[in-house]
Amino acid sequence: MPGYGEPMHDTATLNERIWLAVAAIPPGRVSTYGHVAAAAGLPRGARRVGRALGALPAGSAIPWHRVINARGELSLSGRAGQEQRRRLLAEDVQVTDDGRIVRAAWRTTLYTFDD
DNA sequence: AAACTGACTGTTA
DNA sequence: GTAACAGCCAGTT
Repeated sequence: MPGYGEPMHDTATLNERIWLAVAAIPPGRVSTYGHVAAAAGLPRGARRVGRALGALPAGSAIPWHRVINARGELSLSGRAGQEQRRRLLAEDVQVTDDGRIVRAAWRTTLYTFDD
């Protein structure tokens, strides 16, 4: 427990809030780093979302693959990016070879937390 | 302590 | 469509 005078929002706690927001993204939909950040109460925390996801323990049930950047592309590259693409395809989210959500599908798969 | 580094984003040209 | 750049924010050198 944080001692007297400790900030009640340490990094670990913020990471958990971010993870919870990510967990709220329904299967077959995707959201962006920015939207997740806002949902977690961090209006300008997009970069922090990326770091929080990178800090996920291996084998976590958090659907990290549903978080992509504001341009509708996967921000992960290399093997990690391929794995993300694989997982998205597995839930019928259309992703091109170069890691972009198919434009027509992007419209319907984006999850903004408003709905 | 300063510099560097990204799983970021919006603006401008 | 691209590219550059400025903000952004915290972990790592």
